[in-house]
Amino acid sequence: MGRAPCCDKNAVKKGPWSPEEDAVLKSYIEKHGTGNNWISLPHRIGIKRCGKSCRLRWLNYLRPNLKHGGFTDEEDYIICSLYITIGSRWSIIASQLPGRTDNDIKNYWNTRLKKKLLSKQGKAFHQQLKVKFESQKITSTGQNQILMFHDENTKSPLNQTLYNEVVDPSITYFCMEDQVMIQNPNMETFSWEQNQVWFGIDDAASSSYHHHSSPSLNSMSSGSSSIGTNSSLQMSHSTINNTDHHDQEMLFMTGLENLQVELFDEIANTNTQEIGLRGTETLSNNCLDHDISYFIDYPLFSNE
DNA sequence: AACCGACTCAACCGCCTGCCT
DNA sequence: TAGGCAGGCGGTTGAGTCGGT
Repeated sequence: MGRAPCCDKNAVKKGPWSPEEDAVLKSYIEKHGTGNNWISLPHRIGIKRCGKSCRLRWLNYLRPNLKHGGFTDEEDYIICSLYITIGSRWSIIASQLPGRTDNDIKNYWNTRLKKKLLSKQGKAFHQQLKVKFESQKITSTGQNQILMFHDENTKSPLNQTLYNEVVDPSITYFCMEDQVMIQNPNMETFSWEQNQVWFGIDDAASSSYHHHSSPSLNSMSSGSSSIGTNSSLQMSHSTINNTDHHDQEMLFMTGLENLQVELFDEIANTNTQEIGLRGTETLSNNCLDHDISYFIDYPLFSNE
């Protein structure tokens, strides 16, 4: 038995909103609010629209102080950095960019930002985003953590600024040895130390994480398929709770390899650029260090 | 001027979550 | 505790627009 529809689809209007509908909805919400019930709202104001449609129209278009288009370089940087860090969690990314909606950011990423990263301009931009990927088993505190990205641009204070800017005012900081923990209710627990982001792994975070895309760079091509959104990094999360060190490592590597395969397939299917591997793998201090520039660098660089 | 493919983005769809009873 | 429901979210679609031929 399927889920009951939220409204009678035959009785509601679909498609673009008219100025009259906009005016009615905007006027009502500004005067009375939504009444905490979007489903009944269209009946109250007398328009033949689905409640969800009203909500979307208000949030994405009618609500005050919205910005459309004209993304700045700083916003680009924040979007890219957060995308790399937390994946396609557009609502969280939008929450860090006042006046921007998740839909806008999603569209911007899918239609422009990915291509920008592929361009020459993106090459310079990418220098700021150059990342490494490391897995760390058990920290000195005994907390399971995974170090997801390591920015190599150590000379610039930009990242410090970024992470100070993007977290909610409600976040709390506390020092733990030489690192600063950041707790953001919207995100899994993560910590910041210079040029590194640590995600705490616990059952809640892990299970929550599985409902979202992995924090990998998504497809850099303009095709409709996506790569690397599910396999490897999710696997690293799902296995980090296990106590068997070797198994974790094997599963993690399997996932990483799956991601590479997906990426190279994507590249092979969409363009003729040279495919090359650049990367290193070292094992030291109980920390498996993968320089993933070979699957991050490649699609960001154009051979032109 | 007409055609066509690429691109943009508003809107929709359907799944998941959390709240309420 | 279970089921129903509304809200929230990310993925996808498709109409409109643009630019090249």
